[in-house]
Amino acid sequence: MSSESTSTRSRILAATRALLETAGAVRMSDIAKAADISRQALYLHFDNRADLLVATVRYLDEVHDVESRLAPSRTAASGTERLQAWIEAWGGYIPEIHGVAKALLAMRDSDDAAKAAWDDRMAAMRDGCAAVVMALVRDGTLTSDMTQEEATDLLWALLSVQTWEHLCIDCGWSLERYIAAMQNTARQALVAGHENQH
Amino acid sequence: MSSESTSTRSRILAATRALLETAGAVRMSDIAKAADISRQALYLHFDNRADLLVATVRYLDEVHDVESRLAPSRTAASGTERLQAWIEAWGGYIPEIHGVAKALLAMRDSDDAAKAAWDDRMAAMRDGCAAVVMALVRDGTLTSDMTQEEATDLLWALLSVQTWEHLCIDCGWSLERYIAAMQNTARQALVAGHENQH
DNA sequence: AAAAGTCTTGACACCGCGTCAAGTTGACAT
DNA sequence: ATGTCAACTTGACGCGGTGTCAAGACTTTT
Repeated sequence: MSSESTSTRSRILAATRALLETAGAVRMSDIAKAADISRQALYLHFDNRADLLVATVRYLDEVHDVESRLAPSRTAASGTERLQAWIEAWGGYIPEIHGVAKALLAMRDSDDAAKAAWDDRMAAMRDGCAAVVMALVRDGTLTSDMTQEEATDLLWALLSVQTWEHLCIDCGWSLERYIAAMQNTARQALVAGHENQH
Repeated sequence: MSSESTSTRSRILAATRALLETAGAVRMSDIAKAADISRQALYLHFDNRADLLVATVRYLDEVHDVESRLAPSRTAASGTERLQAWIEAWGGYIPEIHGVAKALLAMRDSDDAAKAAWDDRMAAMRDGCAAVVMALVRDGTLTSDMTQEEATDLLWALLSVQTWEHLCIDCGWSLERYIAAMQNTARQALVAGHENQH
């Protein structure tokens, strides 16, 4: 079930990832060519295109170790600091998953497996947002404008891959500018009594 | 080039719109069936699928008169009021174009015409954001945290169709809650010295 | 009566995904 | 050496969807 022959399989995953990060439309035959393998061999390792994409997203989580990235956000002292750390960690992660995310996003409507894989990742991301909001609640610094759930929803939407795309791809923002803007916007929207500049 | 035979053509557009608002995957044959026409007749009126979608989005702008919706936003006294009116007008518009927007969005990667049509609409939307930010600048109430262009970018991203989808579809927010949250968030992010509750 | 415009029917090519069948290659066991 | 098994290749095919082509029917214009 596991072990052995990781060579070909991981070569496919690496090729898939690389293609998705650069090319727009990525066909199964493109991936096969890039992995230096026949198209049919892909189906020996993955049931179908969606399955391959799902595996690629898991592979990504392995490659750049997500857990260690999120550590600073979990150990931050105050809720506000935790919010800032969370946005910085997540903001730094988006560019690396963007190619795969885009492909998965495009398949969402037509493929249930792709939708499930994406929803799973988004749920994980939302958990992070919920933890941050919870920290604000514990500090008593959550704005009175919204419920705890609404605040989580808003933060989650603000930090969506699509918002990142709008700002960093369409508008040409640098990652630093994006992170700073999201930190400011989120703080002003979620933290009661905002008298901090940076 | 224009006039005559608007009957069949507009029947196609109406059918396309109706399908896009409800169904997920909409094939050319689906549209033909809904318009009570042969599939091939579609190609007598529109060059291809993308062309049809582009025409549908223009048709939408005609149907619910966009200009009159935006009037209040243009005549608002202060920049801040103009911001609020703009968000309310745009927020009310999104649900009505959402089906078409989603289809266009999905085609963006594979079809240049679809991408052009979408970018065109987004540019129009961005103009509205730019006008609002300009009004804030005239009032001297734009935050000092960002340049005029950055503020426009941020407002544009905040009001994206995708953000609306996240909150109103995925999170189940009502339109009123969405509009109120966007108004608060945008005001706190863009307006210097925010001491207004609602 | 002829011509032009609108629509229909039925075929076909193309592209991408997924499948099937038969054959090659190399490692490993005995 | 021989057999076996797994990984992989080659070449074909079906399917669904878009877009095209050709021939004809029905209506309106002139």
